[in-house]
Amino acid sequence: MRTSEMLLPTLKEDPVDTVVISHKLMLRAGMIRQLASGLYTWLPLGLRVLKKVERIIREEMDRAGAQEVLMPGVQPAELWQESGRWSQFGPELLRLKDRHERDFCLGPTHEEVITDIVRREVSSYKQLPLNLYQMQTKFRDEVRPRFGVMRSREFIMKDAYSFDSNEDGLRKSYQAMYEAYCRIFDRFGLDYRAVLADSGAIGGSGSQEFHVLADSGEDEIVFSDGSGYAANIEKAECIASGNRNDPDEQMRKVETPTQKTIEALVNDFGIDIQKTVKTLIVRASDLCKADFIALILRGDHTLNEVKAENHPMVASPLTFATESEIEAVMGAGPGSLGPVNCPIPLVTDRQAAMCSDFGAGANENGWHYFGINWDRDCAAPKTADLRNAAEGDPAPDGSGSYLIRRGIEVGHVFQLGKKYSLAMDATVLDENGKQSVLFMGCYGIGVTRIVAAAIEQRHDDRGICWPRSLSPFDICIVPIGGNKNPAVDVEAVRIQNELQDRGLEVLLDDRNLGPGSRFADMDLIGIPIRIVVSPKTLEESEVELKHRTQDIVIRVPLSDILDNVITLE
RNA sequence: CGGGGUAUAGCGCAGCCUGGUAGCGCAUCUGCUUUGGGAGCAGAGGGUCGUUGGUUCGAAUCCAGCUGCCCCGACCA
Repeated sequence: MRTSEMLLPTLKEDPVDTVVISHKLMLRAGMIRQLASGLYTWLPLGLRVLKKVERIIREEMDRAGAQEVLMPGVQPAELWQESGRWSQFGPELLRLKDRHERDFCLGPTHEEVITDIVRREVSSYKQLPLNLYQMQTKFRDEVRPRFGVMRSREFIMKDAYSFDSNEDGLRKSYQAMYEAYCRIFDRFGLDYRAVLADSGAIGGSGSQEFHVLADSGEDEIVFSDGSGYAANIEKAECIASGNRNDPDEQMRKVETPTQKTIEALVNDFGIDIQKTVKTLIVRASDLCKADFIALILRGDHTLNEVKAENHPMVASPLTFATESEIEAVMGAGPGSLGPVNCPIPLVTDRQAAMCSDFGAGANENGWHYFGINWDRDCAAPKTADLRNAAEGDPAPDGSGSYLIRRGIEVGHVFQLGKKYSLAMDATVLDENGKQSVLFMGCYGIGVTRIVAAAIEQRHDDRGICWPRSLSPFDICIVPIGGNKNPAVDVEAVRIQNELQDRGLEVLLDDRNLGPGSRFADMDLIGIPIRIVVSPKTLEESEVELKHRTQDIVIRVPLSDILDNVITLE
């Protein structure tokens, strides 16, 4: 490929209205252009990268025994009504009517369609296990698309769905997908982690996410420095450390007219933040007699909303009490709440339950108690894991302590179980000739998002630094001084042909621009290896070779380019 | 869906306050020169100033509605 013939609209200046690096660099490198909010056109350079991602995924999915299918993007409402999601999904499900006024939606995911095809076409356990996957455009009418293709409305997903006749089979299918995912992400050449995840709204039990590590990631992931334990912060278990000390102090009531926050309490009274607790009031579930329930956390900890919502006594979705509801129920405002004389049920975080001689609100405006001790001053707490993990916390398997990094979620594997198969009556006959409901797994990879995530992880101040496996080209050639010595251009083309004949993808930058412009563009679009041909090097029958991420330039003989290109990888 | 911006040439912006028919840089086109880190000179083309309505002799400029896009929050792969 020659740059002079390619649509490669690179930008010298930073586009405005971009907040993450990948969005900025994808626009500057001429990979994408925005059509409307959350909708992007992939230009030739970007599409080449996208196809690299797709190809690796296809190869590994096929290797793992999955079979590719292609499903409609527009789906009939009936299927969604059957699974119950027509009403569960909010406005992010884009609904439309055809000319006959029949309801359809743009598929945000394809569980219903795949379950429908399998229930129609598979009738015996002998046809299982089965794993079908698709790679295609999906649409979610995101409330707020942002960050370029990182969170767009239309995006490409690879989704695989496994079908087994029993739970054991599901576990095997899941494990096979997990391993395929590890191979896929290894091949991308990105630094990633597989972490335990909350299964969220999609439902199901076992679930792991794959995250590409990047400081700009939207998720916090937690992992042990002493073992392989890794989890999304939503899921990362927090165990109690240490023991509860016996009381040293008497409980005393202290006037705190202006201290409405833990910070103020700590600053104004000089007490240890680990000797304070905070009290949050949320709506209780039907299991609870009261309308509200109090959640207690140590002062320096933060509430994990997913854990709280999953607690049986807490209403889902998690709903915080309003200030007036708090006043009505507790008899005091949010700055003065605590476990002593608390009129509603309490659930205490494991670590907060380890506190002794601690301070908390008195449930009376303007007053706190100090020197509180569980059992003695208020009822022994019902405990639960309610808080977000913090760096340095002990890992639950006792292996070490937690580190926290940021990640971009690019893959998710689920054991769905019978959620859809039961709702949609997807069954087969088992060995005993009885109808048995299928066990499903689903396995997604955000294909378009991978491209952005790769850039987030691999860039420098000059542009993108593609890993070899994702780069739009393997090598670029920049001829310089062809006007002084026509042999330069001849030789550049010859080298291009030679390398292409050996199966490499080569970009020849033959544009009539100064060397500086072309070097800058080649750095920007991130081709891993650059060959410079010039009269100077040609006199000695050599070219220059440079790796995108290394500052050194090496001279290699014309006869020896291929070997050197390979060793530079 | 709440809150806040913003809309003028392909891109980035000025002009608006104080109304008089649009300008700068980059990019593009032509010619000549130029080729080791985003070249020089000379010339040229390109905008119903988001849209609709109002005020006015006259609106990019003042007023109102609508729309797009962006940011912050709640939501998500």
